[in-house]
Amino acid sequence: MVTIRDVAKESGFSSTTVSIVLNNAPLARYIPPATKKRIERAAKKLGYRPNLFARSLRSKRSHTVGVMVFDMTDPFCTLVLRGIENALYQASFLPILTDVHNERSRFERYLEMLLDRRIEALIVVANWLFVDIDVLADLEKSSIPTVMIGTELETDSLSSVIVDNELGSRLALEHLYSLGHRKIAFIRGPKTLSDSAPRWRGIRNFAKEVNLELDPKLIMDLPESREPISSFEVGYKLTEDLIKQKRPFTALMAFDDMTAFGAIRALAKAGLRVPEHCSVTGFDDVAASGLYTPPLTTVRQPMEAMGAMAAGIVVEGINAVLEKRAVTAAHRKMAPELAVRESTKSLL
Amino acid sequence: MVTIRDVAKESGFSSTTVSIVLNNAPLARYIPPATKKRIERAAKKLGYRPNLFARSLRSKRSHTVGVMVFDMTDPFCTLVLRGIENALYQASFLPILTDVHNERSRFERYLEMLLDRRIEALIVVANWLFVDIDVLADLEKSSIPTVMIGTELETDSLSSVIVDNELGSRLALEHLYSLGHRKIAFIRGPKTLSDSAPRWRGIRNFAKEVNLELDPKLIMDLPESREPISSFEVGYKLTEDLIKQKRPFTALMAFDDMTAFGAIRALAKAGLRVPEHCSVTGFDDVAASGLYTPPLTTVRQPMEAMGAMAAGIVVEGINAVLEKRAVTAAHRKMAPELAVRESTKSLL
DNA sequence: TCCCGAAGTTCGATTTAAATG
DNA sequence: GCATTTAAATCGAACTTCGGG
Repeated sequence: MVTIRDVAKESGFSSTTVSIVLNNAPLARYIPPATKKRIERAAKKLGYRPNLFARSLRSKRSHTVGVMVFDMTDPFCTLVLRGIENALYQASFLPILTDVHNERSRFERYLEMLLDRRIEALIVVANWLFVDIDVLADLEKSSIPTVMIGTELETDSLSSVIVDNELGSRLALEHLYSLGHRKIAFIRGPKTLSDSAPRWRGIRNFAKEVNLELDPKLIMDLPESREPISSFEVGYKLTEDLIKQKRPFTALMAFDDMTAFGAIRALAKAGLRVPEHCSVTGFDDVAASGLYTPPLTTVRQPMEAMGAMAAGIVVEGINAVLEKRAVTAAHRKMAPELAVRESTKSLL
Repeated sequence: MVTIRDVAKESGFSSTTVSIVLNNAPLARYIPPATKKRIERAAKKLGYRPNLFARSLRSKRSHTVGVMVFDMTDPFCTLVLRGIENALYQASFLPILTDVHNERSRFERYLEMLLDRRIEALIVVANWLFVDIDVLADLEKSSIPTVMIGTELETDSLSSVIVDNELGSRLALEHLYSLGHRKIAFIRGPKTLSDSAPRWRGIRNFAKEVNLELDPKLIMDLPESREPISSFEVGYKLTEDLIKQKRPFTALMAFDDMTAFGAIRALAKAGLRVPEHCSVTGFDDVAASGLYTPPLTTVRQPMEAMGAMAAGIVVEGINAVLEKRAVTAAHRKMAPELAVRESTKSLL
C-alpha cells in the first residue's frame, strides 16, 4: 500500500504538505500552485488512496450510516432501501445493512455492532414492528441521529417518517363510495401495529361525513403476527369467514396489499370475481400490485421518497452535529396517493 | 469514550496486559486468572468498547463485506440478500450494501468506495447483468475474494453461484409434457443475458429426447433491457403477438416469473383463462408467485441458499487469505426445484 | 505580519522486545 | 529458563506548533 509518506518522498515535500494539499485544508490557501501540481501528480502517479482507518481514527468520522430493517422479506422494504441508498450515495455515505428478523436479540447485537463501527446515523425501517418501548429506549441512548420509517413517534430525540395513514384510508374509501359502494367489508390491521388505528380513523371519519353505515359484522381484524407475508393467508381466511356469513357486501377494503391478495384469492375460490362481483382495495402499492390480475387498486405509499426523506433527515442531523447546531427531531407524514387500477368497479 | 488506557488505569495494569487479556492473545496463557478477572471486571465496569478504527488500522481488517447489487428492485434480490445477511451475521461480518442501478459509472464509484473501506470480500448480485468484460476485469484486479451470484463464470480468480438453469427449464418442460401438453409456446430470455442460453438448451434437449416438436412460430425472444421489471410488459406484449398469430398452443413457458405474469395478463385480456385454456410456467419463484391468482407454477431458484452459499464462499476465502492458504475460486451450480401450483393443468 | 514548509504529536489499539523476580 | 508484566514502536493520516525568509 502506498502511504502519504510515499507521496511525500516522491513529490519531494513533507507529508504535512501533502496532507494539506490533498485535503484542500484551510492552509492550502498558502501553498503555491506549482507545489500543489507536483504533489497531485505524485499522488496520481503512485495511485495513492488515503487509508480510511487512519483517517477515521483521527477524525472520528466513518461516513457510514446504519440501516436496520425489521424484516427484509417485507415487500415494503425494497423501494425504501432504494430511496435510502440513493440519497446516501449523493451525500457520499455508505449504508451498512442489517436485518433483525423481528428478533430482539438480533436487534441488540446488531445495534451494538453498528455502534462499535461508529455509524454516524441510524435509519430504522420498522413498518412491521410491534413497537417495544425498550427498543426505543435503546435507540435513544445511542445518541446519534436516528430516524424510524413506518412508525409514528413523538419523541424529540428520534425522528420519524411515515405515510399519512388516515388520509390514505380515506382516499380509498372515498373512491369506493364514489363508485357507489355502500355495503363495504373491512379487514383492519392488527391492534398492535401503529398503522392500524389511524387507518381506521380515516375510514370512520369519512363514513360519518357522508353518513355511511359501517356494519360491525363486516369488520374483521388481522391478528398480531411476526411475519408481514402472513397477512396473505390471514386475509384469505378472514375473507372466507366474511363470505360464509352470507351478509352481502360489494366491496372490501383490506388493511394492506398482502391482505388484499389473500382476499382476492378467497373471493375467486368462492366463485366471486374481482371486480365484477366485489371490488377490493389494498394499501402500500407493493411491486406486485400493478402486476396482479386484476391489477390492484391501492393506496400508494411513496416508499422511495420516504427512504430518501429519512436519509435526508439523518444527513442533515449529521451536519448539525458537526457544526454544533442543535439537532431537532423531524416528524414527517408523507402524502399517499390513490392508485386506481382494475380491482375496483363502479356500481352505477 | 473509554479507552484501553482507562481500563489499564482502573485495573492497575498496563494497557499491554489489558489488550492481551481482553483479546485472549497467545500471551494470555501466562497471565494468572486473578489478573484476568480484575481486568475483565474493570473493563465491564467502565463499559469499555475497543475502538474499531484503531484496531483496524493495526490489523488491517475491517470485518466488512461489500455487497453490490445490480438492480435492487429486481424481486430476485430480496431473498438473496436475506441469505447473505444471515450467513455473514453468523460469521460476524457486516455487509455494506450498494446498488449500482445497472450503471457503469455507479459501479466504478462504488467499487472504489468499497475498496477504500478495505472490505475483505465482495459479493456481486448480477442476475440481470449484461456482463461486460470490463466489469469482470475491474473485479479481478481488486484482489479480494469475490463471488458473483447469477452469472456463470469460468475464471479462477472470481467465484460464482448460479442456479442450474438447464435443469430448471427441463423440469418445467417435463412437467408440461407429462401433463399432456404438446403445443407449447416459449418466451425465451434476452440473448445478452447469460441465463438465456442454458435455459433454452434444457428445453431443446428434453424436446429431442421425447421427440417433442418445437414450433419456431411459437418461440419469442425477450429483447435486451436494463430493467428486470420491464419483462412484465414485454411478456404481455409478446403473448399478445402469440395470440394474434392464431396458432394454437395449450401451454406457455415464460423466461421468468415477471414475464409469466405479463403473459397471464395478456391471456386474460384475450379471454383465455389460466390454466383452463392455457397453462403457464415461470422461472425464479419470486415472492409474488405464490400469491398470484392463479398461483404460478414455476422453477424455484433457491435464492436464500444461493446468498448464503456466496457468503460462505467469501468467508472461506477470507480465512484462506489469513492463513496464507491458496484461494481457489468456487463455481457452484445449485439445483432448482419445481414449484407446482395452479397455473398449469393436465390435458389428459 | 505574511507565506511556505517541516517536525512532532495525536488518535487508540496491537505487538515486539525486553525487564523484572 | 520461566512466569509475569510493561515500555516503546507501529499502523497512516491530520493537526498544532514552530521556524526561516
